[in-house]
Amino acid sequence: MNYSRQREYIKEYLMSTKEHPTAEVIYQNVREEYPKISLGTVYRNLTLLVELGEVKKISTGDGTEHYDADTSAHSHYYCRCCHRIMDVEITPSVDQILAASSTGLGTVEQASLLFTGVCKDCMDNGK
Amino acid sequence: MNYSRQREYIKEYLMSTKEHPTAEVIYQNVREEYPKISLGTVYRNLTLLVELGEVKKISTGDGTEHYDADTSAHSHYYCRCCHRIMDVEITPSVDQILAASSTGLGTVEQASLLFTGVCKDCMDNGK
DNA sequence: ATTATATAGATAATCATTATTGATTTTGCT
DNA sequence: AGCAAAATCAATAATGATTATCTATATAAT
Repeated sequence: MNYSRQREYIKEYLMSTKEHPTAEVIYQNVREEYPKISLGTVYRNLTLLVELGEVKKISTGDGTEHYDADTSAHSHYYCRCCHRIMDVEITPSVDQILAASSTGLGTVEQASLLFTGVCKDCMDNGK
Repeated sequence: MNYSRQREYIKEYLMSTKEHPTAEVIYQNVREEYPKISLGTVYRNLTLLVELGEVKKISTGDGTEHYDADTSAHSHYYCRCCHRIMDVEITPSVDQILAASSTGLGTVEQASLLFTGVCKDCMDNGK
């Protein structure tokens, strides 16, 4: 695989933010540095980065995928109102992963824990 | 909310299967009983059933949502090859849920644990 | 049974994502 | 440095999943 500054910058941007942006949001931000970049390039490179394991894709069921360059073991809190994702310093336990592995279903490459609810901000603004 | 036999049957079908079908698969199956039903009706009712808490939506990031009428506490194993979902009798621990609640991020309505890998069938068929 | 409202069915529209294509950039070699 | 081959880009078209719209039908209450 060849080097690409666009891909480099996409990852840089992802590492610089605590948000868990969608491809569209990433596109808007990367555009400030590379005004000519196209949305397809963002998608292509996000897919590559995910395959390389440098970025994680977070699926919440809200219709778009979110991305996170923090690959350390942590989980996410998803607000079903504002669709934001926050980090939670909780991880699937070793026991849980071992238990899943020993079911014999197949390899366990990833274990992810997602909490869903309504965040404080949304509750304060009545919802 | 009014009663609807179509909605009733969608739930019946979902309860009758161990698969975790997509809207499209549900549509194909419900069509055998209600040949005139339309895909939009399936989506509309799935959304309603999820809102009622009678059905759960499972997001794997494979491009389509899967549905499950088994609302008991359990987790899922997702094969990234064949895109099938299997049940795993492991649940997020009370400790994990309490810990998530006590972060103060917001309410915790749901905690879901997803294991991803390559299932046995796919490995046997070399992939 | 009549009437009001919710849902169905058909279809069009939208939105996210992927594929295609020709131009440009990067790499590896001399 | 200069050049050919391969990879990536930008632009855009295509696809696929999901949602919205609109008229007809089914449901529920009187």
